[in-house]
Amino acid sequence: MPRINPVKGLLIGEISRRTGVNIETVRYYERIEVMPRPKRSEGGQRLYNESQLNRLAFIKRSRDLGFNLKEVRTLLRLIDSGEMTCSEVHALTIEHLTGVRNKIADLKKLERALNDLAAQCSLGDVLDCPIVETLYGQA
Amino acid sequence: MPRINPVKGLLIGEISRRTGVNIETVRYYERIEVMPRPKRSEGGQRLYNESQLNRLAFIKRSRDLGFNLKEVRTLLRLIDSGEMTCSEVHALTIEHLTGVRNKIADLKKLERALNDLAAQCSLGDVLDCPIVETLYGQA
DNA sequence: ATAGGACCTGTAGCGACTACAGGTGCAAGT
DNA sequence: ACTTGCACCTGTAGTCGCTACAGGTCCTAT
Repeated sequence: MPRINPVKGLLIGEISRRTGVNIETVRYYERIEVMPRPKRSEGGQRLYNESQLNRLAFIKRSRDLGFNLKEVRTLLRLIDSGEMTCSEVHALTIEHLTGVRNKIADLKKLERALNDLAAQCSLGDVLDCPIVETLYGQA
Repeated sequence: MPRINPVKGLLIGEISRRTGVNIETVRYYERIEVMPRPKRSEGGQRLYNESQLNRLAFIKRSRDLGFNLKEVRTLLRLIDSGEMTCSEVHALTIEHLTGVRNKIADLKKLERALNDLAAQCSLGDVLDCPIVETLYGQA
């Protein structure tokens, strides 16, 4: 049951396993043209090469770092074009980092608000709850 | 042009303005049965009362605190049933707070990773970039 | 009477997948 | 040779929480 045929290439299950990207997602990436259409076996099964495997790994790592697919596309376009410069990639990374920092700040505000709300609570089997009162009050 | 007819009720534009919930979203909430179907004017326009306005404000505040609609539904069910206890509401709040804290922790990891990545960068007009190399490496 | 806003319904789109249904490829065991 | 059974295939629909139309009606002011 070798999923790896060294002559013909890697089956989708194998690159899925190696990268940690769900099989359905790999096919989805192909459909939205983030991954190229790989060659096929005689029976019609996808056969990937090492370079395509690396590309998928790149996408996965970028997604794990929170880059959205549009950003990933931009990075890939830069790489594919051969005209990528380090400062362009750096700029994109910093921009994304700023976004992440903003999200953290927002969530911290949320955390405090929820914490304050929870602290008001009597915790009893009471039908009347300060949390609900706070949220349900006059508009 | 009174959007508020004190006898008949509030038009959708008015409760939208007062709560900060988009008109389309108010209708969406009705469709998914988070908001009740309000009575209608003879011409078929929605007429809301104060209690419905408060309900919408509650939903909005809960959403702003990051509760998803399923959680909001749970809260509303508790409130509507008349069998809500303070400790139940508290539990839901704490559960959500935990979720928020986990998200913050995840984002902080991300922040560090992105920061490290960016720090490797030479920033030059170089075609070869440590960020890309890190991301594109062997799977 | 008409203008022009605010409202109405119904449907489709977003992002990033995920989950089917219903079929085929392919290797191993008998 | 045949069958089992998993891995693969295509295509479509569902998820969440909206948002954005298109193409129409209501209502008030002038």
